[in-house]
Amino acid sequence: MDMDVEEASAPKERKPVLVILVGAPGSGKSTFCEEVMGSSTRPWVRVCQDTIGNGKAGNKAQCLSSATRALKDGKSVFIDRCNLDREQRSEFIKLGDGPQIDVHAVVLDLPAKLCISRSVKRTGHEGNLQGGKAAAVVNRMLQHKELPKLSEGFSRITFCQNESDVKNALNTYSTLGPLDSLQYGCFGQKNPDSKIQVGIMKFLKRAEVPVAAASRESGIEDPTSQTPGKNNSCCKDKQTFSSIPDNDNSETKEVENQAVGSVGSHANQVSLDDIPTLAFPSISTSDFQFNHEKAADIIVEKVAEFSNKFRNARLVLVDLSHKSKILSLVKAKIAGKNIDAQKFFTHVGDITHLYSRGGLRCNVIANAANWRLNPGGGGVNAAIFNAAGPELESATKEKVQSLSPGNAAVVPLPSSSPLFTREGVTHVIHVVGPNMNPQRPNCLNNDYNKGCKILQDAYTSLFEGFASIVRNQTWHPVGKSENLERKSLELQVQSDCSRNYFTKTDQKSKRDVDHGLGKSKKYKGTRDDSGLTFTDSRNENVDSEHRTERSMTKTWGSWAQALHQIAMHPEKLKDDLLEISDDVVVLNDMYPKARKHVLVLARTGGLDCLADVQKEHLQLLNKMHDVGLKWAEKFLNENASLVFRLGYHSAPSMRQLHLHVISQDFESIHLKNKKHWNSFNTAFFRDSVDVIDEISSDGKAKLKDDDKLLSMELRCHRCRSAHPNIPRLKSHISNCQSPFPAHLLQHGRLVRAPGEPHSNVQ
DNA sequence: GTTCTAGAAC
DNA sequence: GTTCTAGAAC
Repeated sequence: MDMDVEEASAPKERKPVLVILVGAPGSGKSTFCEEVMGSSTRPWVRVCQDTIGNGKAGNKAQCLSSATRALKDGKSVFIDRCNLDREQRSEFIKLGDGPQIDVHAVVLDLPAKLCISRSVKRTGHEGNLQGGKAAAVVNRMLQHKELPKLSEGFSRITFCQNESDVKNALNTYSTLGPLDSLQYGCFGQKNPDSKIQVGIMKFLKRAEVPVAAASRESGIEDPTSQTPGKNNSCCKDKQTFSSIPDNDNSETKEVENQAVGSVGSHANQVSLDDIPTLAFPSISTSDFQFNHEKAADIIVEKVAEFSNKFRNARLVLVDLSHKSKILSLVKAKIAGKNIDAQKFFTHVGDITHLYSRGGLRCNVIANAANWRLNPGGGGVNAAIFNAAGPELESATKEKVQSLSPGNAAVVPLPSSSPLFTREGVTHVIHVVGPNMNPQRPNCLNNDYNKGCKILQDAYTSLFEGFASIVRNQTWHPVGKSENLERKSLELQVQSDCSRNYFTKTDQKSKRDVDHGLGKSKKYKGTRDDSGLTFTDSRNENVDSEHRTERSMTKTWGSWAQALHQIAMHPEKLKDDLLEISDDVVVLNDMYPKARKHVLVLARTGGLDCLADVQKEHLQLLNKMHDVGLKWAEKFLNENASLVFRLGYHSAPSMRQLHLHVISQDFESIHLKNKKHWNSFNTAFFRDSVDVIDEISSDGKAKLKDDDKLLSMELRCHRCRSAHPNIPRLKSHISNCQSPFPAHLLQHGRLVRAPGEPHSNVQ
């Protein structure tokens, strides 16, 4: 590599790397750091919790601030602590927010026995973990480990499962010069499939809550958890460990798999997608027999043209085999070009299994299509249509019937497609390239003048199609620092509001719509004097985005906007919604507080909460109630033992009037605190039937929005017995068979299946 | 709305 | 020592 030439023309950025080491005590983390630091030409700082307090053990905050300082100074950083679970890693990952820092994980996933024997033998270890207790600690830690995933926010993960892997990783980092950067992706993981599958299901929030997490939450006491253990303070991770027998490696593995299955409690923390990524096969070089050398030139030319235009997106050329001629040609030709290795790289793997088998998240894949855009033929086209299911075929047909060579068509992939659920692919771009195969239509008979032109056009269309996807998911793509955009991301809004394939910037943009003017606070407390001013326009079903800034009822935090966004633009999330009509949208509550919990969302602009509802909305309230009933009845058909209640929160946390349709089992890990319980089981919850009565008689609904209601003692909603805390309450309600209080049995406040007890009480 | 975490309660 | 809550931050 000719550094001088490159630096002269376009100097590379000095990009610090934040390497989060992941490994049990004895896995060799400190040794790894020392060896790299001993031979690297890059400035490194090792942040070690065991020594950070003037040579003694410190805390996580000290590590974070020390790492922050070092990164600011442009130094690369090793985080030398166990980091075996996602939560422990997450704050360190955040340090890398922004494009200037690459966050890597190096996983020292060595056999438990090896770690233990090293831990037991050593003396003078910084973390004071040595001798006999080490075995128990290491074993316990390994049982709870969660291997890192790219979705946590890493740009590169290197898995080392034996000494030779470690050696390779050492070499990689030791030779990483100050101006170099490493390829993105997962490296070295031997059998990722099963775990990644769990990971992506969580990622897409399709997975059910694992039993382990649910039972823990239910408050049922687990006698095994009471074992009084020896407490060891090794723990950088501040855990305590009980003494457990020495497991051999195979047992450890089994437990580990269970542990991976039980990270459900973290499902809500699952981070977002990686950088928007287009994976594309080489166009025309397979069945269309285009000359590889010429094709490689064109790929390199077009990649060079486009890759640097992307601020935060990457292109990946994919082929099935390491022996791929086109991959080698492109790799060879790209070497002399000034192309950021993170914005373009090659990948060997099946384009339909990039995430599940390769750990490479690509939200967009290109298909080397035929002009009819049908699934026929072989190769990539057949593979993609096959993997994507009939959804892709119908989505394609809706969009475009045929495509001539040199063109591309972007097709959003329905969320029911296996490629979406399994691989996280949100769009397929069909591309038709030039054909040099006389057996296929439109053969150019070796006319490479035309052929090259068409192939260039094909890549241009492809990359522009990809750019348009990135642009559409990013409302303000230009002139805004990625750093700011990423920092402003809120996971919560993400999970409340949207499908997880949205880019980080997407969320920011959504909030910008509501908060871009930054005015909400100005209107705080002006309800009385200006409420009337806007009354007239409140029930317009259009463009509330600026006007409702002035919602007179209260100010809404940035996290409270998700439902409003959905009500205004349901089409953006249509695959995740249960029903859309002109007046309402029905969706599953993102954090259901019972086995069935859906929201019927009004679509009227400016109607933020019950306080906003007036007589003119009566028809809407009736409609919402009817739709809610319809869904309750649907659920009752599936499970007649459920009981439903329909109602509104007196003071909702989320903006945009929504009716809760919630089953009365309250069996949910998301029901976690007093406020959750009391918001559904005190007068704070206003039954839809009562609200409708009040609006029709008084023109307004009674609000019981006193905070005291939400902090009331916890009482069973059936027998009214009091309980000291949420776990005990949940344990009680899981068994309580008492009839519901008389009040609820009247006026149709409870909705039950016909034939169930009390179902006809009015 | 959720997450995080200090410190109260047990 | 562990569990649980409550308040702040987002």
